[in-house]
Amino acid sequence: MSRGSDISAGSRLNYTGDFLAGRLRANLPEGDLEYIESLVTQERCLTDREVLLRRGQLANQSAILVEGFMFRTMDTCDRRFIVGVHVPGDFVDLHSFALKRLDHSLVASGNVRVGLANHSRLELAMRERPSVARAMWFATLLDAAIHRKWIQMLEQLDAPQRIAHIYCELQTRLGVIGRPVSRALRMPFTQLDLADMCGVSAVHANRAVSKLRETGLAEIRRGTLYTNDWPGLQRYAQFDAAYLYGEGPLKRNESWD
Amino acid sequence: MSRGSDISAGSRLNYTGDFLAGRLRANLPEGDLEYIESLVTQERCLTDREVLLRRGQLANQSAILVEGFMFRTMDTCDRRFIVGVHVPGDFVDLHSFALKRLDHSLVASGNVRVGLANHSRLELAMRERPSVARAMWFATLLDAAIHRKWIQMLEQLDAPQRIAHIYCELQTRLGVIGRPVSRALRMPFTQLDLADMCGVSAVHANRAVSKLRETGLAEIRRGTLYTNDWPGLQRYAQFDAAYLYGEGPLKRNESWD
DNA sequence: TCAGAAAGATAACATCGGTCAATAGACCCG
DNA sequence: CGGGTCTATTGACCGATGTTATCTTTCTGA
Repeated sequence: MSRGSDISAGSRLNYTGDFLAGRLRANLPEGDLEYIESLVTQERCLTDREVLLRRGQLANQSAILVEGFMFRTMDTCDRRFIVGVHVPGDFVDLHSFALKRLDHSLVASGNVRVGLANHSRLELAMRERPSVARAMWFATLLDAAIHRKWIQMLEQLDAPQRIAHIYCELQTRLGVIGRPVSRALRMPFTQLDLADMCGVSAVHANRAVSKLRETGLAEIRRGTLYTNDWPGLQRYAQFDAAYLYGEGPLKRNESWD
Repeated sequence: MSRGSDISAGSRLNYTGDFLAGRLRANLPEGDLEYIESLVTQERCLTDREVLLRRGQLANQSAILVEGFMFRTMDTCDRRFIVGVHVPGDFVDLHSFALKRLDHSLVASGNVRVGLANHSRLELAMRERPSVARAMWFATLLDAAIHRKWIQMLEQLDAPQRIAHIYCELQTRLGVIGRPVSRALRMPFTQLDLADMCGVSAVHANRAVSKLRETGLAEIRRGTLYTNDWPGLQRYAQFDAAYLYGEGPLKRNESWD
């Protein structure tokens, strides 16, 4: 089963503030970012495919993704489905705090570092700082908005477009937390991961990757996406960043005004 | 454009408490249900396909669905996609309070009655009653869980199974708010609505409905689903109610323990 | 009661995507 | 260095789904 976990405890962890709670930053009053950071009293490292929290497990702490990427997965006997991807700065299992048991599992994609906050401290934090409670609610709302976009994506797009859309979304979300846009978007995904995100077979994911390569818009090699034409790729995927409510460094996209 | 709206204002509206805030009930401390009801100071009726709130619009009040059904839709130039369905008791646009602008539209399916609460009052309510703020956060988390299940459904199931799953989910959600389970599940959906929920063409939705009829599990006529075999239909759709966190009259499904 | 509109049903054909099988390349470990 | 495993690739075949068109049924309003 999952191995390689590494828990290092410290009463005070030192974050830069650059990406921790990245998606919350713009909505936080003065001092709240530091306050949220102070809730994180432990760190844990995971390796590729290691499970942070399994569906149905009880949790007494919640995790914020500090470095790396994670999947939300729902599994059946013979297949895994990825229903969401997370980038640094995301609270990945905040709902384990309110719902007690998760309806899905949280799995590392590549090497990952998370910060952990005890539920008892979160409980206290939400009571004594309404603005923090609000920020967490906002994070949940943004997750829901991303979920809705995935639903539309699955309803509307074919496999190559879905893959393009996923990379466009990740590129934008990484931009929000301050990662520079470059020609190469480095992701630890296999084609099977892409297949499980798109709801297609591994063989068809390979066909989709090939088709993207043929169009000349993007080339995906071992998870890393190379492109010289981000605008073209976004058009191809019918990607519109408005649903990400681009707080942070990214300009709010007012395309629906 | 949308017509037929009907705003009737009253300083005190009389709800039975049976279905209003239905999904919140089990998590509310004594008196909070009445408190939430007191936030609703207006009612509005909508007719089939009337838009309550359009993507991108600013809102200064939020709606709770009192009677009827509503869709969350995302539209492109030539097609509509339904990314969620709501039943009585659901806050349908609570996020317009926190996010200001919605990423999607809210549309009535059949005749609908909603209660309206001013954002200024909600703001006050969340500050003075943390338990109410918590309940609203919980409602958002449940929405997100339903969204995730839709993502998995779209990734995993074919069209007939998707339709079966949607009806199973609605049957369960109506059970949670106290609607009796009967042989017929009456819904104001057209086959085009089903197509837009499943991400398939109208023609294929018709094929899927035909296939369900052939299997003998269910018959759908003008939106109403008739079945004598709910367990069989749930197996066919691979439906497991656990993700709905069945508070309320419905027993919590502990199937993942 | 009738006519028009909306919803549903059906058929023919094309494309998308699943499955199976075989192969090649990349990486890991001894 | 060599074998084993994971990942990527490709081809053949088949079922699922999209598109277009036509037709029937049902609803609705004059």
